[in-house]
Amino acid sequence: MNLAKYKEIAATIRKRISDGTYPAKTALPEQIKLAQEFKTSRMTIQKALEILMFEDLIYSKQGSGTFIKSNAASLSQLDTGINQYIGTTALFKGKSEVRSQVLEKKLRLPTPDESEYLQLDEIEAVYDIIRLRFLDGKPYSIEHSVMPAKILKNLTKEILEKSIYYYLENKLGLKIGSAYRKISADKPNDMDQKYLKCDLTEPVLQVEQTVFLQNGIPFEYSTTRHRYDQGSIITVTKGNGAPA
Amino acid sequence: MNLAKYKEIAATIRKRISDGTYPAKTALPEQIKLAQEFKTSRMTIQKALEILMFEDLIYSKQGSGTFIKSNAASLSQLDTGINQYIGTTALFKGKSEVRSQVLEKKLRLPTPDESEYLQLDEIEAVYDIIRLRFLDGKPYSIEHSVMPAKILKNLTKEILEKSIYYYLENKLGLKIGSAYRKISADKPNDMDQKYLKCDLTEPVLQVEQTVFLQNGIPFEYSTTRHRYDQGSIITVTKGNGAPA
DNA sequence: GAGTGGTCTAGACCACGCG
DNA sequence: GCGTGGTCTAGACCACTCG
Repeated sequence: MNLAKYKEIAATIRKRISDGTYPAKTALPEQIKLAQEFKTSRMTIQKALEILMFEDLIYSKQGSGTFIKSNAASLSQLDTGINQYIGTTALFKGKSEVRSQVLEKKLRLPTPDESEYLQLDEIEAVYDIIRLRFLDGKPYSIEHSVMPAKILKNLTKEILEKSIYYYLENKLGLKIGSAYRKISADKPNDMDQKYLKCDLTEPVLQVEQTVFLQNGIPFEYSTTRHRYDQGSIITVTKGNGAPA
Repeated sequence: MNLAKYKEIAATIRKRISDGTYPAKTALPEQIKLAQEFKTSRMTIQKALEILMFEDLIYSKQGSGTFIKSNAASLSQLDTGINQYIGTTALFKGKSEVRSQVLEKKLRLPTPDESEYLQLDEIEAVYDIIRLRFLDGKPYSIEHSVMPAKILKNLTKEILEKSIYYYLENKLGLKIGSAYRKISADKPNDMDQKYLKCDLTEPVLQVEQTVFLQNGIPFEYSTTRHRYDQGSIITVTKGNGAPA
């Protein structure tokens, strides 16, 4: 038993929701009953339920009970967490072949904007990288990344052709935290027309993002432009259960 | 004292982070010390810290300590919660004048796709609504919404010209839960050209979404198309602190 | 008023990171 | 080994909803 008790209880209840033992729109057994069944205290049951609330499977109303959401069964099938990065390689994993061509890789000093976004001094060098991404041999996006050299030491062409995210997490032992993104549509510019083969009526989907490590230090500011017919961004937004 | 103790403690610590009493990248006092200072138990301190972790202001490493993220000070200024709906009226509140023109409002039966997205029987009517949105008098988006009539009873033109979300929360007493969105870029179609005044080279940013109430029942399936130069979508994605 | 979830306590032991 | 956060207990009282 390597997992904490409350996590195991959450997993058990999650399973009962997905297999219909606890049907949608009905109330869960009361916390005291659950505590008795799992031979534990009510606080531990509450920690378990908290996980499922975070996963959006249940919600509780003080004075009334804890209820299973009507979309719970389908949500509980989603194996991955809510969060996805657009680290493109991971998203298409197993489905298609993804390849990257490095169009540019240089070291330079940051612009004022970049040093603000990346929390850098003006004397700290950044990598300036432009990559063209191919899905099954066809170009689908151009990614322009700026990353602090002090974090991404010894960035090689081989790494860039595979996945920077994989390198960060598995080789440097750094963990990705959160990301801030701005998504917009735009007319194709010269590079889009040249590399993504967009004509003037074919727009691009632009994702401008700053990605942070778990400790809150930014490690990437990038702008990615996708062909309009090659992909979309999917987001799941949880409501804030908090009262007004 | 209407707020729970752990929430007050969280607010106090949040304030100390934003005003620099606890500087970024340093460790917080240990949980025991905080428990002594606030004259409470360690579990209560942990509930307070949990809130700040959820807000991405701090992170903790077992055996080591609890640390303030380097981007914490700026994040703590954001007063709103992480979650925003594209309920357009709320987003522009106070900044500009938003107006809606109802292009269409009718009751009909759902298509097979819609009855799946909205979890409806094929005999349950839906409202089919098309609204054109104006910002300071200029059209910026077309919103096509499909909503179950059994939830949105007596939907009037007046409500549609203001905010459906406001009506739901304040008049019907329903709470919005989560939303699922797909964001993409597209060429302008006939309606975009007519109402948003897009020419053939001016793309649209499309947001297709299903919005759920707090109990998990879907109440809106909509497709909104924005002029490419009138707005973008901003998302903040939290990392999953969970181990691999 | 009865029954539910929400909060809180004052301890205990365990797991991990680090020197 | 020491100090940290992580988990857990067995209670207690409060706040809310509902019939």
